[in-house]
Amino acid sequence: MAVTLADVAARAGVSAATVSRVLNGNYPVAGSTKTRVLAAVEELEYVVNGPASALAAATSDLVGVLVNDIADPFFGQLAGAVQSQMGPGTPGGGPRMAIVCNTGGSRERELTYLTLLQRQRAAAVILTGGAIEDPEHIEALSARLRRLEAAGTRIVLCGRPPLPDAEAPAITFDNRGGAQRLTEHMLSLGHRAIGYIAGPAARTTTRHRLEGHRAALAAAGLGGGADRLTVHGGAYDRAAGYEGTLALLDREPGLTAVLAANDTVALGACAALRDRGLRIPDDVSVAGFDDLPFAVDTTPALTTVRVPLTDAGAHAGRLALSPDAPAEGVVTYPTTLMPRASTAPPPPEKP
Amino acid sequence: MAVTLADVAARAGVSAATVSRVLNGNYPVAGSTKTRVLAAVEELEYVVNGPASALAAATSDLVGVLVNDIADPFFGQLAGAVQSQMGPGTPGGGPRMAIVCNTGGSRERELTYLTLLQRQRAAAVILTGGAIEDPEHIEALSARLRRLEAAGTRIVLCGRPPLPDAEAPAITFDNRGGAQRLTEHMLSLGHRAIGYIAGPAARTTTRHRLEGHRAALAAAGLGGGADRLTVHGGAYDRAAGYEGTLALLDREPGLTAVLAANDTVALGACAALRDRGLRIPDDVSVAGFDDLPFAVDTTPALTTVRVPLTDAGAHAGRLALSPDAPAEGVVTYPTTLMPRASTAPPPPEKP
DNA sequence: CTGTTAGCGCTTTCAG
DNA sequence: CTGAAAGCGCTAACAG
Repeated sequence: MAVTLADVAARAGVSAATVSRVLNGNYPVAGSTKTRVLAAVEELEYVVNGPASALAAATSDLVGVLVNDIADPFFGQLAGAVQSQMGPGTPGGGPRMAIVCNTGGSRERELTYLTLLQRQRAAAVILTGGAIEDPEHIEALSARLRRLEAAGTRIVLCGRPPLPDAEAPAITFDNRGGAQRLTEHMLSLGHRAIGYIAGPAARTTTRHRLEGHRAALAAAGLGGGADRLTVHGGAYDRAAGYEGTLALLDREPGLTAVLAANDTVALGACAALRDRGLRIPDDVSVAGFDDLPFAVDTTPALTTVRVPLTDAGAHAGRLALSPDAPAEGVVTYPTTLMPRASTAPPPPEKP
Repeated sequence: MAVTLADVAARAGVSAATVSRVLNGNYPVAGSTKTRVLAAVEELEYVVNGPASALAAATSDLVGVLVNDIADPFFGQLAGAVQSQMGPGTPGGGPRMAIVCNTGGSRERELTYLTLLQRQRAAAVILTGGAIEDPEHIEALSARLRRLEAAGTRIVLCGRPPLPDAEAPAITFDNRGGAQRLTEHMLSLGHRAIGYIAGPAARTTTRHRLEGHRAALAAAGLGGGADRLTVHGGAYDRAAGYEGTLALLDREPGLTAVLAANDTVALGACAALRDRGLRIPDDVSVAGFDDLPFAVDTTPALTTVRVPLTDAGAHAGRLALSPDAPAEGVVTYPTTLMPRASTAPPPPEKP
């Protein structure tokens, strides 16, 4: 049916082995032979049979990228950056293909995808974004990853802390520090009643950002009743911000600032404040996290914390491909406070 | 090394063929045998070797999804919707895996990815988003697609018109109608000096939206000098909107409305207007296209045209998987005008 | 319903 | 530097 290596070999008047060697370029072949083979490939429009070579060589050129939500630009940027490292002419030789898998934040699907990737004999797997902090899930995950590793798949963590057992390099973001600096910024503006809309529970990202926030509060001697002004959104979406803000407002009508788990959540927070007739930042200041592209374009422009997604994603891609990359270790990318117009000093106390 | 079918067979005391049959469930097997096999699979933690079965069966469970820009939520939503159809328990049997390929709008990469997918013997390939209108590229693309088809890969087009030669079902959006209704909306508000920031040149989406816009203008007897108020952005990004708006303003200071190629471009347009000290919609109205999630959260909320990305993506996924889906034909999804606060009647003429 | 027998198309020693 | 031969792990007739 389709044209095979043997067809090319016949056409070029050489053996199949030689064609294979030319195509893989991992073995010396005479220049003239090479030219002849390449010509035959061209003429026959030969395309390698990936499964066949994966089977014979016991490795594939597929790289799995697990994301929590592909429709979220946070992951889109990360995934794009990973892919930028995979074209032809990239570390580790031939063109790799990234398989972007959308877990939707579901533990089960995370595990399922890992099995599916093992089944494809993926060359590497990159797990991105905050990890779920349930011990049971961590155990199940580690087990799957250990099996993948045993099968020769490289594991890279990007945006999440290293795992207890599995040996894999991790790229993390300084979420804690970023959150802390953001809260310090709010405090220095004079805010005292600062609401916090945290991300989904039991996620590393959620916890780290919250810890940074609390650390800043505690350092300012405001640690006491802080929990009263913290709500947990169910997801990293607009609805969480909207509803969280309404809840905070009910709880503390004197609220002067809202810090959101991320930029998308902040958008929802802004909408809720407006619906309540509050002006930003005159009445209430708002800040997000991540500095997604749209943050600079909101009105007022959103104060947030920049997370170097592109750098980190590309780095993860390189770690996944380079055969000689470290098999372990944590690299932490810094985060940067981006003060913009959505935060300002609180309004003067009403008499 | 890894545990194979034969190991499972030995453990269960049956032949490899039987294990295969149990696993694929496409052949009658006695209940007791099945239980025994499944137990062995469990105990040995057996994971099918994808490449091996793809080779033997001459088909794989990989589905390629080509997108122009994975970091753009437009494609993120589309890709997410496609993937939603691929989990276990979806049309066409076993769990498929989507390979999301980021072409970045490059012709060459589009072609390269197609070859890579052919090499993986992908079960299907879904091409999403506007197509490039260069005849030479269309020819090259058709040729690649014909080869893929010949190799048994299903082709599905989503968000782009059918191709001349290749036989593939297409799902399109009524971009023309949406754009026309949007411009009619602006005209009915009283606008006459309407700037248009078109998308990248030589893209079907760009052309269709522009055609709709012009049709509305022409119907209102304003067709004449319309081109003067149309600029082409280099990409579907914020910068295109920002720079395009400044260019339009220079060209026509009396501009009262800006229509952007999509919502992201509209964001840039808003920023430019604000930087020029113009209020939205009091001085200038702005509208986008696509109705991405953030559109409702901008200030003022963005008037736009809703494109049913989720429905279309899921539909494309189903077409790609169902063996009995039509091999040809065009389904057009309607688009809906979403009038919001960013558009209003033009300001009264200055005396 | 189950086992046997051939390959699928490629890579890779091992000889030359 | 090149060819021959032996699988990689699985599926798919074909018998039983």
